[in-house]
Amino acid sequence: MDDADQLNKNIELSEKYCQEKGERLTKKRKLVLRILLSSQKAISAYELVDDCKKNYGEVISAMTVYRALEFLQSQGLAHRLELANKYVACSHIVCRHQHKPSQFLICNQCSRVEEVDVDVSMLKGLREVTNRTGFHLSDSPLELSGVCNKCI
Amino acid sequence: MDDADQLNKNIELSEKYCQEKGERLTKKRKLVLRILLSSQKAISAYELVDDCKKNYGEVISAMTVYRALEFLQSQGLAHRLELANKYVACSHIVCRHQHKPSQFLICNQCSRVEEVDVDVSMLKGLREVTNRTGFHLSDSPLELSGVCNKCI
DNA sequence: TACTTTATTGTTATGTTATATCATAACTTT
DNA sequence: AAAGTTATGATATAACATAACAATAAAGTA
Repeated sequence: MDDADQLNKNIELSEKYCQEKGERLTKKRKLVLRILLSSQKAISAYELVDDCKKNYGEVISAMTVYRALEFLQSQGLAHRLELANKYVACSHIVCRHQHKPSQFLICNQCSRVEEVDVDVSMLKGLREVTNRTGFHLSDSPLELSGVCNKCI
Repeated sequence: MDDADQLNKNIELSEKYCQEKGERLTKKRKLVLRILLSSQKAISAYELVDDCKKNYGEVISAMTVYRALEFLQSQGLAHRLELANKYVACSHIVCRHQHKPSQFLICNQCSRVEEVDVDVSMLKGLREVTNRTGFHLSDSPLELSGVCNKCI
């Protein structure tokens, strides 16, 4: 299966997934998702606006992109990376989110993102350390800043 | 030693610290540092602008605040929290940075920040996991989002 | 089908965070 | 004091994000 097939499959899956929950993956939302899925890196809301225009001839306002992103996040189809103020498609669409808690490794040079499973014992350790200090880690995934192989 | 004494001591130390390196902790920079040190939580650049005006009668432009923050960070006197887009004074001024690598716990309700020493073995584990994935963690401290005791 | 309700998108304005650029002021060094 | 360097002022603009209300499309119901 090549990349294009994989992309289409992921979109189909997402569509079905939304339908089952009575949610609507509208044309605009689907386009935003398609771009996120096609991107090899995290991209900003305004980059999405530009990309819609440039590669799909679709004019979508920033406002609409933000709304689409909000929807996609609410459905677990996309993530917001707070460290970078950028967005990525969820890498677990294909397995329908049957996966462990994940963390994001974000290349601070090229915005490439790797979504990896967290080692559960490590996560537990982190939680213990933070609880001792009077903090309770949120459920949102860890975001780790670094440099990827290609950029080193 | 009460809080005010501690504050003054930290500023004195910072001043001496800069002098030794041939750097200048100017009036403006000192004011920004003073406000950061006085704050119980992370604050934004624009909150610093307001605070200067309100509590010290000093008009400092956002530009100048950003420049002061840049300077303070370069001297290890302050940190930028990427997760929150806010700033904090370094909690290790008093020990002249003789400390282990640290991580930040950031309350996403009230912006309270705890700067804690990282468990070295855990950090090592994290590095191993990320290296395996082709990433190299940056030296900048981890930032962990959560909720503090007071906000729970 | 026509009507009502709800969800989505359009539009405009504004808020928030951050950097670029060029001029001026203040210190240092000689 | 003059020249060189560093810091700040002033203004503009980029980049990221939300608020508010109008218009339209879709879904539900009589």
